[in-house]
Amino acid sequence: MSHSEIRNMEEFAAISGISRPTVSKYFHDPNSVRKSTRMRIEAALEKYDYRPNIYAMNQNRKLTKNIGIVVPYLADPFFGEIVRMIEGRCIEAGFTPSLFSSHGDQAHENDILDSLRSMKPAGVLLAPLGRQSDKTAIETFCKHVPTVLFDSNIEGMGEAFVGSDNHSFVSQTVEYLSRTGESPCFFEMKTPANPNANKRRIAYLSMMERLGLEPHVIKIDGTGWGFEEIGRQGGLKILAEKSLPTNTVLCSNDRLAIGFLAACYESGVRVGRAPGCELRVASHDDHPFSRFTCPSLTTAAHDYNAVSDHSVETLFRLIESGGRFENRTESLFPARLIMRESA
Amino acid sequence: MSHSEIRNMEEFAAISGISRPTVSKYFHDPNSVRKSTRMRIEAALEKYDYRPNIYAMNQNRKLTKNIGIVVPYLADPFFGEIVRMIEGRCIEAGFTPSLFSSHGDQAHENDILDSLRSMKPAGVLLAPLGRQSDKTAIETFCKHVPTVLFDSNIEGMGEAFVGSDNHSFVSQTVEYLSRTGESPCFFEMKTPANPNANKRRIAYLSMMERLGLEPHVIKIDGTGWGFEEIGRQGGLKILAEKSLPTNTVLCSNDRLAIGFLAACYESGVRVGRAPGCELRVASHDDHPFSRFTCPSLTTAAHDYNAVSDHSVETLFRLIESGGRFENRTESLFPARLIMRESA
DNA sequence: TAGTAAAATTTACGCGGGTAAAATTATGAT
DNA sequence: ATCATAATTTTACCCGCGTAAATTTTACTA
Repeated sequence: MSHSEIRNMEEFAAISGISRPTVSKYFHDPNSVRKSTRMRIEAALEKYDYRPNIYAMNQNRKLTKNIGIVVPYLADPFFGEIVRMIEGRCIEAGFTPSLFSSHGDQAHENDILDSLRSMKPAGVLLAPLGRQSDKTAIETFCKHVPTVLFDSNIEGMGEAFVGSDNHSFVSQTVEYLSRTGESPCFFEMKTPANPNANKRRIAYLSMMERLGLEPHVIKIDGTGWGFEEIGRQGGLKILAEKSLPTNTVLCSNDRLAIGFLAACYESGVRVGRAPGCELRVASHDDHPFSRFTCPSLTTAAHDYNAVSDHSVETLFRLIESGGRFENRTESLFPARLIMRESA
Repeated sequence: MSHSEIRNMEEFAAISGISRPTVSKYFHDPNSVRKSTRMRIEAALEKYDYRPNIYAMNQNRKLTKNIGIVVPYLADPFFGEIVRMIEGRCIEAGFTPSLFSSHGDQAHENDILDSLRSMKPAGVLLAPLGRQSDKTAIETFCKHVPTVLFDSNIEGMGEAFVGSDNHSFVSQTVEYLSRTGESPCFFEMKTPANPNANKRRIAYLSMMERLGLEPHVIKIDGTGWGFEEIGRQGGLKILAEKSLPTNTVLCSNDRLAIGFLAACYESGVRVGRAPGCELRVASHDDHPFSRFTCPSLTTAAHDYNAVSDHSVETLFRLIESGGRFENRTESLFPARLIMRESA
């Protein structure tokens, strides 16, 4: 039975027959006290379910054991997966992750950075909105809080960036598609939310040039983070116009592709590499749902594990280095081509 | 230029020429101080970007302005959407939401409840794992923290439950399907993660009985939260066996249906209500992706807005009532049938 | 313009724990 | 057993803010 009359560390220390500061040390690192002391404290913990007041603990700490994790859009399961991995690593290392989603909104992102600052986190893993981000706000934030950017790079901000190598993504898909059929046209949003999109377009163009093929970029309308619907509308329009320059479409990302595939289905266009199909569709990201599209989506996969692991490790190194690196590093991980039925 | 030499509220108060407790009042509620005072403080805030230490603020507060939000599985965009709405409402009301995902793991759920307790939140909105939840842990938690359960009910726990009326979901789909074609069989996991699944099966059985139709429940193998893959594997098996009792399949939830549709596509089974289709498929939830399946999925939609609004409002009432209600209430919102192409 | 209630501000004290420096205890070689 | 040294524990003081009670100011009535 737990007699929870214990109100504070003072009382708990008294009951376990140890001075409060020693108990305090114990809670910061159980191995920093003598074994006999540790055992007495742990015996007392069994009887009285005391836990230190985290607010009092953090009040005087220059920096806490918290780690902030910020993603741009949590309704995208891609980020759900990343978050799960990152949270796990942080907890293993004895940190307390706090999760935030900007929900695709600049003002919200800024608010998050604001409350994050008052949280005095040991460090922050920030996947910014990208084009919609308030660069000044992010820059200011990074000056005050040790920050590692991930997923979406903003030139010069944060102490490091960890993400995927967009060129690796696109070169693999373009090479594969060109080798096995007509060369691909590139399907993307006119005003992409994210700098990765620009890098992918550039990679497409340079890859096509290298292969001596004529590039075709199809830019569709739409703003915001509802990529599937944007891809669907764009797809419906293009299919109705029959304006596709080739029978192979390479989408900038899987969410657009999911919408585009829906448009194909609605328009009665058979997609796939099987005989009898009119169109091949491929994409990038290996979105959690891409294996369940109809047909299943050929795509270039992020190395989820490598990106999350390396982000977290980089942040830990940053924290140990006192919050600053000599010079900003960018770590890019290559893609892995996932061949499925759509191309 | 912001001269951020300000270290604490004392210094900030001195510089703005006001006593510290008055400044404290201001930060608690800007309208609680005289207008002239408020303007002086805000003028000072412009010059010196001081922000109160949240840890010191919360240390002495009996209950903070924090609200905990816990969902079972954040890689499911359904919860991403819900979270977005709930967070918005909390911020509007001047609370600070803290988001947690159990990631489908009991130990993780318990850890979250643990750190949530030491956070002294004003209240918690908890969507439990369901069958996998540690009932004892949740019960203990609810005794200490004002909690409203949502999405997934656990009998008697929390001060209230807000969710969807499973009977409304299933009765509408069953009625529609039976009226427009063959009566549906019910497709579900053998050991569902979530109590809603059981309620849906029961609703299916009772509805079929009421309509004088013979019920068929198909139970497929698989555990965990990868519902799409479970639905796909189950679908492939059943389609290979050709053991479907009717040409109409009603899936327990959209994520299973997404997998089932993928299995149909792979097996060459044409799905839809259009002529020439062999199979009709419908489901429940109106998952964010259900409009992008091929064919688009006929489903019963949650009233996302009503559920999130009412959850939050219930929690606010609970907080104002001092954390306890006279008796536990359960609020269930009806579904809206969304007719798309799959059935 | 005085008088008074209401609002705002200040005084004074406490909260729960961090942490440097002092005091104590354990370790181990002589 | 002794003494030096390292490892632990305790002493003592501080942090940054909340808040009840006392005081002052403001607003309003007569």
